[in-house]
Amino acid sequence: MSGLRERQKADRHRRIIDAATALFREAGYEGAKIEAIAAQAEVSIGTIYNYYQNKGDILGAIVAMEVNEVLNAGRGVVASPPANVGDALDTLIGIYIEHSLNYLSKEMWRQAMAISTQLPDSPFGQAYTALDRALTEQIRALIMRLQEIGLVRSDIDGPAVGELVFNNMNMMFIEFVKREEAKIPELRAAIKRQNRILVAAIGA
Amino acid sequence: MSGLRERQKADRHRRIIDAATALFREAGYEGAKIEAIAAQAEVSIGTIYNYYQNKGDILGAIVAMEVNEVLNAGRGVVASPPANVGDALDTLIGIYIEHSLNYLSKEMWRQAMAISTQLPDSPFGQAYTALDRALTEQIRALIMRLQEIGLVRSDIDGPAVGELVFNNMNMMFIEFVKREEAKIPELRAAIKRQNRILVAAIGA
DNA sequence: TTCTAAAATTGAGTCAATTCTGTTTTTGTG
DNA sequence: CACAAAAACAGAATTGACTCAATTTTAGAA
Repeated sequence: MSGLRERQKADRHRRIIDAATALFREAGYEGAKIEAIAAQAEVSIGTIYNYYQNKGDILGAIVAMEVNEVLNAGRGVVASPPANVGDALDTLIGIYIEHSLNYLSKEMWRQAMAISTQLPDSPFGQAYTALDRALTEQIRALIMRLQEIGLVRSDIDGPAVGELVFNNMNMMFIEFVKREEAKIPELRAAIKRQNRILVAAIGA
Repeated sequence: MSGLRERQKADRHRRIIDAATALFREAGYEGAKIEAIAAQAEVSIGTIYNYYQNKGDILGAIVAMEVNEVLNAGRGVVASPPANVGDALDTLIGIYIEHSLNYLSKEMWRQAMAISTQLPDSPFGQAYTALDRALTEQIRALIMRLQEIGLVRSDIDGPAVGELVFNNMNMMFIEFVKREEAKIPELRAAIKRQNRILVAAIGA
């Protein structure tokens, strides 16, 4: 296999994503017309819809790359976390937040989040939910790791704590991308303050 | 004042909202065409856009009614909360959740949430953010009330706890409306489990 | 009552996402 | 090297939210 067709297909995928990434960043999600993406990718409109169900799915593919990168970076922290519960959480969350605007603008995040709630059953909606779950799992894994090390009391309901931390962080991040003027350091500080409550509750 | 013009205006507002509520519930948000809403409300398309900036704002007006009702119902709990931190939180959150599907279907909630992140600066976006803030404030007020009564330790960072509780609940609610098959009792149980961590941390 | 300016209404027109149908390209077979 | 079936492509047509210039209605003054 891996014939001409396969290669052309992969190439077209890449061209579409490249064109869309550039145009989303330049003109914003709404401003990037499908027609323009098609022109820049040198395919027809019909072809784009052959590869992606709708405009949102194109954004979805870009978001997934970003989040997977973040998940990867997070693995290191879970493997060998800072020797202190507060720092461990702050480090992991820091990685998520600091990476978040590398490829995606706030506007792109807003659109991605909106689409994922609007169409939870579309390919993108499901993928986004899976990514959220993966992030929750990673935070849970960190808590469990800290329990093993003895930094977190062993009688604590780890999964529940993980969900609390993720849900709070995610909601704060949503509010963050909704306000164009919001800054990363303030976001981190606010989350840290909230997490202090939890750290006090679960620390050994 | 209160001349003919005022009365007609109020009447048209009501007719549009009534028509939209009915059609949103029957056909879903996307399925309810502006043309159909206009026809049912016996106004023209242009008139609808004279009253609301966009389709989302119509939904926004309906959501605002719902949330305000919930906020009202919550006031009673804050005024005289159950004599136990866990129950107090559960009662307030219970009111929010149990009321939530009175007027709005899950699909309508999904759309409303999506629009509020997509267009945070539109009239609806801002209104929705304000409603979220009001709910957060109410939870904070409950925590403070419990501190006064002596059920919550006075050295606790009340605002931070309020935010944690609201953010977690809200995120859980978002996931709830995203899954059509999700049930209210399970949602409440999951939130209760998560809140137990916090209750243990802040109880006097 | 009559008239005028302001406010509101109207619906045909615009714009952009998505769909649909006919055409082209690729693949595998004889 | 044909050829038929399958896959992919192209872009014109459709659809539905939203705009805007023309028309109608109302309020208030003379």
